[in-house]
Amino acid sequence: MEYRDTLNLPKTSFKMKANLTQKEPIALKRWEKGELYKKLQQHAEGKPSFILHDGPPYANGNIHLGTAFNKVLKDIILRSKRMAGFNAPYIPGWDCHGLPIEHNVDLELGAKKQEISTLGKRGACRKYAGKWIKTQKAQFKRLGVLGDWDEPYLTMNYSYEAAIAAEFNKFLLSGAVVRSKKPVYWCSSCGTALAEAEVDYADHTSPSVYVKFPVIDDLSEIIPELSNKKVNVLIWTTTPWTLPANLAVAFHPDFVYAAVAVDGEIWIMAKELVEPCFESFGRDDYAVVATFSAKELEGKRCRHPFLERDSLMVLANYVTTESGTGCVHTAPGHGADDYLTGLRYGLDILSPVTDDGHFTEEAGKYAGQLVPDVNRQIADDMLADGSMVHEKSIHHSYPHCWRCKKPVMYRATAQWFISMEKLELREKALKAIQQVKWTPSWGEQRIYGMVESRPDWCLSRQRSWGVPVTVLTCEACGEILKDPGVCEKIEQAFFQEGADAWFKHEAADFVPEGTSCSCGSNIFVKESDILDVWFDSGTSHAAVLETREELHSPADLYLEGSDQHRGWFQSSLLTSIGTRNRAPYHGVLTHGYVVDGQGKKMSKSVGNVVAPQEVIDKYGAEVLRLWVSSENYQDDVKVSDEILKQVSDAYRKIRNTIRFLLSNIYDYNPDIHQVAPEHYTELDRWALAKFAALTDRVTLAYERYEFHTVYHSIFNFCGTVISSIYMDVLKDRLYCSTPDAAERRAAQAVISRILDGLLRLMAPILCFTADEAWASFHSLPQNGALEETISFAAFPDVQDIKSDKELLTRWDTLLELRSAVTRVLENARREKIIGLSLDAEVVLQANDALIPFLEEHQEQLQELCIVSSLRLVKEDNQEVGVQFVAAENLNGLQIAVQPASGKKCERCWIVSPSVGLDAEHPTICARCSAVVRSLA
RNA sequence: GGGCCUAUAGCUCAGCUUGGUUAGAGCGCACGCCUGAUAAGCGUGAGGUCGGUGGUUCAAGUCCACCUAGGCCCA
Repeated sequence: MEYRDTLNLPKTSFKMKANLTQKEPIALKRWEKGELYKKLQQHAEGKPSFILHDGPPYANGNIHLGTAFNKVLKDIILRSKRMAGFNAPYIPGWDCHGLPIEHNVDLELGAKKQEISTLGKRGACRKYAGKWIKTQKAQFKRLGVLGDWDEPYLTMNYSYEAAIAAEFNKFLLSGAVVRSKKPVYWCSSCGTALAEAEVDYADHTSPSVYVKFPVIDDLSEIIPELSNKKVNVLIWTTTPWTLPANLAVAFHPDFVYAAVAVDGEIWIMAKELVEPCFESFGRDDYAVVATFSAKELEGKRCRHPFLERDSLMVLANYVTTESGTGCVHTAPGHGADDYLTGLRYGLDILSPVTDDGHFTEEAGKYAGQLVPDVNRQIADDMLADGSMVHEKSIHHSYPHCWRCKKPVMYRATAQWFISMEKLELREKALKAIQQVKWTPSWGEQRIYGMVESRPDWCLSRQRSWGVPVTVLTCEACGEILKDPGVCEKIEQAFFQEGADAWFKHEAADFVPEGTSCSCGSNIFVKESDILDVWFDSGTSHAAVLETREELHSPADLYLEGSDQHRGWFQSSLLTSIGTRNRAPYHGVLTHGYVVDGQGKKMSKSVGNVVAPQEVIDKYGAEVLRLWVSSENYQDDVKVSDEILKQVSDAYRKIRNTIRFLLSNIYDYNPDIHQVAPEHYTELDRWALAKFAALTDRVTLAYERYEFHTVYHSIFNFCGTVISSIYMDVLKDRLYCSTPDAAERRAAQAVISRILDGLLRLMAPILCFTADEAWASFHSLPQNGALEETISFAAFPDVQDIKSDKELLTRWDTLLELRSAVTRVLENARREKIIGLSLDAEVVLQANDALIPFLEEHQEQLQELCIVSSLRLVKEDNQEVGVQFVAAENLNGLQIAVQPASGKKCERCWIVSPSVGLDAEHPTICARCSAVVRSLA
């Protein structure tokens, strides 16, 4: 007789090999066809809502691992919220406007870009963005991210563009929008502003001049050595033409400056640069008469070398000692650093240059002259009057226009700003920041500091692809038209035609009949700047949260990378505070960046970039998702082959555990086989208690968005509690009992319960596998009443399982005993005394303190150790021929292992003296022969 | 250069808030067992002095300072 056929061996159609790369696309298709997202939302109707608002990725290029990480994180949160009983809709979005897209379109257009109309260009950009949205959408869906992919929000949708204009108009009408000057790259030959990306750096020869600025305030109080001396500050510049716009000289607050006696007067310069400067001047007839800190100079004044104007001495820490004199000529209208310094010291943003590069009247006697040709004359003049002490020329890298290849300048032009102070935007924003829950908590400090010190928000971009700054100004007097009727017309036009309307229509089309400027004129000019794209995405709370029926504002959560403290978190906050006086979110969660295995950032040049597609192709999206969950994202998130390999191994372990559980309940039906929990063995109750603890830990971790805790808990539970202990021990009961034996059915009930719960707990992360396993589980006869797909299921309810503390601690001791025994078993195995642990008999010799506990648990210990026999011997009761080993960590216990007596049962492999007693079944033990008889 | 953050075994994470026995887990690795979870399963073992230095303390991975490396954002 083949006794193997009388066993209840595991059976399942759930495959060990996942074949994720092939099977995931099939599952995705099934979900899509079954309109899973839509049905989930219907299912969730009436439940409390949880709104996670999607930060729109930029519609340009393939997604990278960071984007994938972010989207998966969102998906895990949303799925876990749904299973926790929330209505959690997800409306993904895309950021569609802006320079990078326009830039790429320009590249594609090539020479044609010179001729193409603004509307033509905008059309090309729209198409370009659309193409990438399609690509990225497919890539996001491939990750298993569930959402309303058919109706995402796009910042280039007409309704969204109208909303942007409407939000801007609110700011405009409120008076918070101001026009002021700010320097940008300017090409005077093309007569246009240039973006950073439109500037090419090339070698250029510039003059290099050292110029004296006479100090007019008395410094002798600070530096006594200077009393009654003619004192000058010596500056250095390579753009003499910016000197007419000079308003300050900047010093480094931490540098030591020197007063140098030369030619009977004093020159002030950084001490460190005195020698190199004079060396390049070719002179050594000087002497340092004093040194001092520049902090003393702040606020003092010197005189412009050739204009009737003073120049303020200021401090700035971008001053370096790499070149020059350590005293930096500062023209707020002609440099980025200079501009910010100007703002700090309340200086004018002076920029006396016209669009085509000629000096204005403000440049005094140089009015009408062309920049930078005027350099020569300015230098000659200064040489003649002695204010210039040295001149040479230098070669350096200098920005050039990408179109005409000519050198560009930094020039201040009128632009639009949202004032941080005018309507107390800063103050209100800072207050609101403190009301928001920031995770990790340092996020609050970070954004607070940024908002506290940020300058006014410059909304203007001199580009084509975006939503225009919808301002009309009076042609006659230049007054800004602030009229609700005009705003409404603009918004309506945008709603119907998109922001293209601004470029299609004349200004007059937006002006209701009878509207005129206070000066009486009714001719208006359209602004040509477009809005900063951060304003686009920053108004998503208005364009999306407030307009989509399933959403509401403020959202419960915004979740993006930590760079967004300066980006979207802030732009959203400011637009919402400015118009609604509240933050658009209750909570903000941040994650770190994806870096390589060494913690270095990914870069093409280093070659350490991992593409999401690579991971999907090699391991499947499921493993990528598991990786996302495994990393503590509050810090940077590492990825490497080693890490992915590890996650993939973990996946296989989890999958196999699921499979093994599944394969052992194939014949279990609770309607027929129900066993009352009172009849569960202690081992069963222990497994359930462990499962209940797992559920508590995991659901709490989901609530706290600590998914790496979920990952570790589930993985450890599978590996230790289930695989190496519970199921390993259970095999005899499951395989060898009669199918209907109460203890077997009890085990199956517990397995079923644990499997059900385990699948639910892992479903938000392992959505593909949970779905697949659930299908197998659900198709078992007993589980017809469960939700058809796990996405509709809730997290397990373990209220009824007592977390029996007494049992758990007692079992901790039992498990300690078990590992002490396995250590000795291992020794016996090494010495070839046993192979299988079932070959062994374990003898425990214990002192009186231990004996009662051991006696009470003798059977359980034998079962737990999976040995054929386990005997107890008192300490003083020496046995002959038995080799005891002192148990590690357990005082008063000695353990011996020897071959079990009897023969090995052919059916259950237990070595038993009863083998051979049954004449009909001479090769099996008494228990087995009884089972076999009952089956016959 | 500035602001914020991070640094525990090869890897992923505990421990640090409330300083106090030989710093834990799992994986990986090595070795072994099993062949009735089998491109599986089980066991045993070797790995860290907690990024570095200095300090506070009777006592520090845990508190403080500085430094180094790395990340994000500025400059």
